[in-house]
Amino acid sequence: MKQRVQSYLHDKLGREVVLEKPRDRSFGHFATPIAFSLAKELRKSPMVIAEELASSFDENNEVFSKVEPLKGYLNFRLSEDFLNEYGSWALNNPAEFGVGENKQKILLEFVSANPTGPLHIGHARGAVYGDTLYRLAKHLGYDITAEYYVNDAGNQIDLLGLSIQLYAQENLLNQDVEYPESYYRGEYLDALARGAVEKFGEDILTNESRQKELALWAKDGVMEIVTKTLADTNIFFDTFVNESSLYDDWDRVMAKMAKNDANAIYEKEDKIWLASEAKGDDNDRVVVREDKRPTYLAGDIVYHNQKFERGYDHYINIWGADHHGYIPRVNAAVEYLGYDSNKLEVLLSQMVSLLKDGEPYKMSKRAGNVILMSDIVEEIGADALRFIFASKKSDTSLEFDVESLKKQDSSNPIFYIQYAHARIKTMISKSDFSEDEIMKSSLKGFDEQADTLLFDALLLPEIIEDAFSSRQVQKLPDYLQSLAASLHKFYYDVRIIGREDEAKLLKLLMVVALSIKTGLSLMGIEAKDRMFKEDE
RNA sequence: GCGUCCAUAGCUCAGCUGGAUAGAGCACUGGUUUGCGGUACCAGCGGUCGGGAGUUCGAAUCUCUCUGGGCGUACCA
Repeated sequence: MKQRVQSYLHDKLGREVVLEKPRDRSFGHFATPIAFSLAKELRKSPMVIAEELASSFDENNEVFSKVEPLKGYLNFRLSEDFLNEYGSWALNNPAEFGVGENKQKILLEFVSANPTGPLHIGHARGAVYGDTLYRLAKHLGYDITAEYYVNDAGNQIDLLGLSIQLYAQENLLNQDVEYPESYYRGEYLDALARGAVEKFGEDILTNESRQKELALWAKDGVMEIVTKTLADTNIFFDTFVNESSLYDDWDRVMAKMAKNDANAIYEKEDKIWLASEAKGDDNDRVVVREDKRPTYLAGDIVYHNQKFERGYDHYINIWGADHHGYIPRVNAAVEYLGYDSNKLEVLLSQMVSLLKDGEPYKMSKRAGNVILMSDIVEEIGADALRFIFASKKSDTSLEFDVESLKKQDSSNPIFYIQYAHARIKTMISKSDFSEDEIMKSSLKGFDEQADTLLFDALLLPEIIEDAFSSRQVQKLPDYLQSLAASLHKFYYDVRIIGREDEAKLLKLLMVVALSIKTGLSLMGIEAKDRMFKEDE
């Protein structure tokens, strides 16, 4: 809608026009401060320019019913025909509403938690953020792939094997054991230990030389737990890439970098280094240790090389904020590999803290004392979890109270929005008009309030576009919340059933419902047609 | 120290590439239809946009600086 208005203005005025929301809705649907920016160039006051521009529009053009200058601003009111046509089209083509025509191929990598334990609440944020971006991109037409990078190599996998053994020795075999600082703990070890005995026999729990074997088996079990939790939250991946499968390619990738730039890789102190400092990193980085074991970075270099060789137009990685120092060295490697590091976009998701007894609860990745994502999903539901994480800027640390999301009233935003949708559905089912009859009426002849509601509901496509292109997914829940508020107020102010213009008002509400339903589905939340009280 | 993210109402946060009188929700106070679900609506209270300087017609927004926080600063992942 906005694009159409913008291109119309572009043709009309011969330049790009910035459209914004008017300060006061009674001014019109759109406004532009263009006269201010023209003032200098034309050496006239903004007010005069605005008046001249306004008078250059015809009384009856196809888009606007009114163009009005005010204090240097130019305010536009869309014509009834324009809104009616667009709204009716949306209702007739609900699956097309807000769908874009982007063709870019995007690879989106997110979560990528180590397969050494269940997801915790910190992972949940990146997971929700990534999946919401994914849904938005899909809707906008992008050819996007959701990928999970499984770190199934390196020390943490060895540690998984050791952790299971130690856990089992203490709890299953009743032995005295001493735990190293960094070992993993948690209930999930129990099931893994028992499963291992069943599969391999008891020797697997005590034989140190079988730790690796145990770990490689166990990580698949952990990944099952992880994908189950994600699926419970409506999050799914297209592809999984195992770190362990990449190392065979290391020599070729190293040679590739060396071929592109003779200085990219060098040997010093019996180690192999990446010359990342020359590409903006703080220091050069070790990629192969003295004992020939590659570092984590080596795996990531091979992985990124593989990503680029697979050929996408754009790459997005969602990482925890604690990895931000890692960006320069990966960018350096990408450039040495001969690719454009501008195509790689890293989005950071900041820490999450829950309130517990009034004290901030600090998260730690390795401690046994983590808050599990699956526990929160169980406690407040996937919808509420998704909503809270999608509704805050991902680059700000977030604090939230679990209790407030369990309430069944307007203080709980997800409930408030669902209720708006359910209200509309209830009204339509109560009306004597059939859906066909409602659809045949026109979205015209509304008063100010109804007109504004229609306009707001039709803004969804712009919100989707904006939310994705700015990577600020919280714009969608913000929008849905304010649309729901408008609906509730409208419902309160106007008694619809029994009115003379009942059919077209219901059609208007159908547009609102469509916007809410579409918006929620892009957040991975299903709109409800009915609400039930908790105690029912 | 260096890098990076952040600082807006008592609390949790919006505020789009600078634009009209800085907004929601919660909390608190007071109200509401002889009616479609009161699981709702309205009003009030509440702000030196962390401090300072600069850029310009115009700054919460951009730049610099100071202060205060989170995170990072590994041959861990």
